[in-house]
Amino acid sequence: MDVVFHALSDANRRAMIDRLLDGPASVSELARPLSISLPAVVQHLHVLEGSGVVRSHKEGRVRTCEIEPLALSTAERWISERRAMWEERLDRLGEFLDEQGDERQSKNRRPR
Amino acid sequence: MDVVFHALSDANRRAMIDRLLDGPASVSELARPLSISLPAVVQHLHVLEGSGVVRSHKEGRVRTCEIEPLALSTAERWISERRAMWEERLDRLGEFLDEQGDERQSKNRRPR
DNA sequence: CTAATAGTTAAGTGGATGCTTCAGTATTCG
DNA sequence: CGAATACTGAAGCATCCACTTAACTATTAG
Repeated sequence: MDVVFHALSDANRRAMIDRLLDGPASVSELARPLSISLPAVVQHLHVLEGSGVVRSHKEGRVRTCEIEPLALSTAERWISERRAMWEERLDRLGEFLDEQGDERQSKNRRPR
Repeated sequence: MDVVFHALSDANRRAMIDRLLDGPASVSELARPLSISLPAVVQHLHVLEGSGVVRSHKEGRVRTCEIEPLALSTAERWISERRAMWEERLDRLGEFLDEQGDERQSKNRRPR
């Protein structure tokens, strides 16, 4: 989990992911739009592969990279579970406040 | 965006978030289940607040922290957009392969 | 007032990160 | 073959990160 969020926490790596969403790419294709050196791109690639977000294989002298969306969905699930909990909590809070409101109302209702 | 994913990339910080999903908590309450020093917790809290995921205010000598789920949903949106793109891409690829399959099939179909 | 509680600040440390440059190694083209 | 291409590895460097300890400032309780 740590590694996935860490992988997503860098703008260059997110740009690489975005590029790969259009289809597989070589290392140099990934590097082209970025303003960093090729070795730096390779290092980012290591991070992405280490997190499981990207997969790559080498054929001849070119390494082709592509997305492995399972890791992404793991991260997505973590967040959305938390959001769901939060919303549930808000619901419970709402019910509680409603009940309180009712009680206060009946308390305030002057007993005939 | 960087800061949100970075905030989520640490297990202690995610534990703090999980604790806060049960309701507001003081700094020491956040620290109790963690095996790190209080100042370390405060530093994590700074990171969480800097990312917008957590909000806090001090009353007397106790600082109360609570979740601010907007930042979380920002991160969730980033990921789910990418997953959606990926699925769309898979669909397009599927269509393409279907077409290819049709063509090959009609090619192979012996002209009477 | 004194002591306990809750948190804050500051300084330091070891290790990771992101980046560079330079020097390789394969692979493919002419 | 020699030259261009596509990476890969290693070293170095500044900065950041997570964490610590120690000293400090409120605030509240006895």
